[in-house]
Amino acid sequence: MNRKIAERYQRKKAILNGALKSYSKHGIDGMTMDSIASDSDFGKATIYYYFPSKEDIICSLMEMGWQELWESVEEMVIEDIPARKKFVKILNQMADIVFQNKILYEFLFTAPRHVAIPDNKASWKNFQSRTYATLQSIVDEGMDKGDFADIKPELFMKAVGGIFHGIVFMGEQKKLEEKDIESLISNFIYPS
Amino acid sequence: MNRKIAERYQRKKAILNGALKSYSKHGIDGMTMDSIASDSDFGKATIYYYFPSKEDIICSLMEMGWQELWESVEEMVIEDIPARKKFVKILNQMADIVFQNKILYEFLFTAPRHVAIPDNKASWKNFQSRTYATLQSIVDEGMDKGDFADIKPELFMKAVGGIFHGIVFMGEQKKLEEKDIESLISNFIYPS
DNA sequence: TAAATTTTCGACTCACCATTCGAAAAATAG
DNA sequence: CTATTTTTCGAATGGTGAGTCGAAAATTTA
Repeated sequence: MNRKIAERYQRKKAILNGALKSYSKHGIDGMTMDSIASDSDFGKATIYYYFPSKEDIICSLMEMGWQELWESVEEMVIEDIPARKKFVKILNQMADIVFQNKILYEFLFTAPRHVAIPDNKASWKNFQSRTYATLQSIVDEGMDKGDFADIKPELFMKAVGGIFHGIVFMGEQKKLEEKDIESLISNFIYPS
Repeated sequence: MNRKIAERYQRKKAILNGALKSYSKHGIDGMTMDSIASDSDFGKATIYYYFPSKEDIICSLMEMGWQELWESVEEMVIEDIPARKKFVKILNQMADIVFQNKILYEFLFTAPRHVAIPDNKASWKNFQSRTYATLQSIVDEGMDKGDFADIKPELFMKAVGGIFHGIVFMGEQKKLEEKDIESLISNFIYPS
């Protein structure tokens, strides 16, 4: 009776992987239900047996990614090190995670711009906002202590978002080099 | 005989404005040909009399925006002032232009992620790449002289792109304040 | 093993949207 | 004023893709 649940879970997982496969093969627009079906080796109607809608598949993927990201941040936030050091460390960590599943995270950063999900269904936003809020609070703390330049925090966070995005999805590189983050974040963020 | 040409031009312009209006009212997905037609007060088939396809409308809008941006950059690039100063000045200028027609530029930065235009039709890319290349060359020059931190230039440009995007589309602000760019760009970009 | 249940599926429906058609106004030319 | 050209239009067309249907196969239960 427990096995059945596990199997069902495995099949959902397989469908999600199929969706990702379809995404990486055909791009977000080519990720149709037919394509997901064939890429996950199920009939289309079977997909609907496991997920009520395409929207739900997308949400599941988003949640998967953001949850992982959040959990990695959560475990670091308690460490008792200086704010700026912690900030860089967490960004590094996040970058590592992204690199381990680049397709998922490319999807995660791309999808929201292409599909509108009603707020009440966007379950991943919990993890997303917790992640941002945590980073924000570290920045706030760092600013108090003069670790960062003194500018509007939201502006700062936007900039960091851009930088992170830039670093992570930069060209051909397979792995993010520590020094890239260091040279960027360190040089950019330290007050002049 | 000249009037007719001018009138035709005006009508194309009106359609383009209708498209923008439709975009701002219903978002990119709601910007259908029917909606463009009704927002520009023409019959749908009339739209096709002036533009061969929806793709062409999008291209025209993109080109309009990028051309304006490029021209503003072009006239500043010859000025004989230090690279870092020039860079900030140009970014300011670009931000001003964006603020004068926020809808167009929101469209300009949004559309490419939603619609795929074949390269040979993406006429605006000329202006776009010239603009980027120019900024890039200013950065390169500045780096030689130690005006900027010493990091990979592409990485740097990506970061700046993120920052610019962040600044320009930040929340509710009606106008970009000079000090915002200054505090961001200046503090961020100057080497520590 | 027979009934009940879970799982699977391709074909069908339905809505949406870009594009085309064919004809009618409106403007211009002779 | 008539013929020609230009401009306008709403109603079809055709393709695409999400979601549904009804039945069949596989599995579990008794």
